[in-house]
Amino acid sequence: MPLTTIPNELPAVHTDVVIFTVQEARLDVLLTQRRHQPFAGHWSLPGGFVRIEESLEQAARRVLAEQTGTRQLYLEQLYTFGAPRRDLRARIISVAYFALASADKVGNTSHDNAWVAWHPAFDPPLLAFDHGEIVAYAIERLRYKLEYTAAAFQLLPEQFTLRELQNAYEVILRESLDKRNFRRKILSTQILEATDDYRYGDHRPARLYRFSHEAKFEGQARRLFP
Amino acid sequence: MPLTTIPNELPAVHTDVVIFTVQEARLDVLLTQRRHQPFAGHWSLPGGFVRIEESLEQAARRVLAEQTGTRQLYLEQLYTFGAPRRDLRARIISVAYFALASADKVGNTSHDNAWVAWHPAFDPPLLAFDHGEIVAYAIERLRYKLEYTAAAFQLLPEQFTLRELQNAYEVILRESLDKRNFRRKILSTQILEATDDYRYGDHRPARLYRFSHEAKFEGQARRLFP
DNA sequence: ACAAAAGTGTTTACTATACACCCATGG
DNA sequence: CCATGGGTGTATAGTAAACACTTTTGT
Repeated sequence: MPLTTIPNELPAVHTDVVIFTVQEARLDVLLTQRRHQPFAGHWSLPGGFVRIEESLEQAARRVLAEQTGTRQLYLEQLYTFGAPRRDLRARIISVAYFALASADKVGNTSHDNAWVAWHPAFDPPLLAFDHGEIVAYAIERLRYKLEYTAAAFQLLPEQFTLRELQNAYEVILRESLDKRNFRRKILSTQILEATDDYRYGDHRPARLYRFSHEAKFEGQARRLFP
Repeated sequence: MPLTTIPNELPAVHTDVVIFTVQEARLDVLLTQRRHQPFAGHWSLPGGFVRIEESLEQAARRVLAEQTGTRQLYLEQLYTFGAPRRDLRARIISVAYFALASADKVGNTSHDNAWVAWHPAFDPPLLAFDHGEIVAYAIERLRYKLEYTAAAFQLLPEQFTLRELQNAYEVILRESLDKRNFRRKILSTQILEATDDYRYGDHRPARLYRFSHEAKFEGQARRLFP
């Protein structure tokens, strides 16, 4: 890896962020509408170029803060997309990130800025560039993630009912789950702690839970093989 | 993502490949010795800059072919490392790849080229740049991979005995497995097919198996949660 | 004949799944 | 007092884990 071999022509490095939330029994993804060609008017992922002095994750967090006003959400690197012709104007490599947010943290961006809005993740509008592929891959990652960790609480507000958490799972996994088994299983992991508060509605109030920061979930997962 | 905002200063995009094999009851990683400063004499991962017209995976495969003479091995993207100071001379972002090879495919590289050799993956020499971190992350990925898929045969020759496969699992997971349970479990997945050949040695010959290309293993994994 | 590795089944413990009723509240 | 969602336990089935002996070959 001698430095002398740095190529003359360099690709640009971009980051795009797939932000999910769950609201009203739907998995949503946050999109921005493009103002310029190509794909003017099309929806696309929030993104921006990585600056020369910032890390990849810093770039993703900066983009999120600038374009959607969100901070302090769950963020992990998703995949790096680098097909030579994914952007026809120039060679642009995109380090995609994957974010989970509670709807209340980002819920008002479409009021502040008409160019940013939530869209149904399973049925998004036609997206610019290869962003459709990126969203599809992010959904796949999200579903895997829920199947071997208890990450769904990242999509909910600070406090939530077990029914809200179960709804998030059902919406993302697209199947209905047994209420008793779900509650037993999620409580047995000890990643949640009960609060003294209740959510009041039309019927019997539901106890609110929160994520327990002490508890470590990683490693509790039993292996599948061999 | 208007094109006009492409920054003046661009990072260089590199790829580094972590190639694993199992031989003589040891997990090995393929390293190249650096000839130039910085880290002259240190070992490092095979790598190279991504060319402007090639995809990321093409770049990784090219690097593998050029530096290690290997083709047609299992390759997947691992992670993109982009800390601003990971290379002190310039901003270099590395898209790391993860490869599995049978020792016989790559076994003679250290003869052809004194600058390339296998090293113990769990106890590698001091590595240049952040390559120690990259190897550690690749090991983690490898172990997860073996725990929920049956990928270990990618580390073995075309045909192999069940004992050799079990050894690969034991070496990577660092625990001993029950022979009967292992055989039952791996055969029940139907990813292997028995051949009519045997491996002859000092004792009773062992039947040789091969990976069954028809069989799809993905999706057979039972979920852990919820 | 014996040393060494290959190969094979069964029993037991545990985990996942299926399933139905009572409880608390608002209207 | 009734409609609605919240909250709880048990029995059964299926999967994982523990465990020991026979077979085959080379020396």
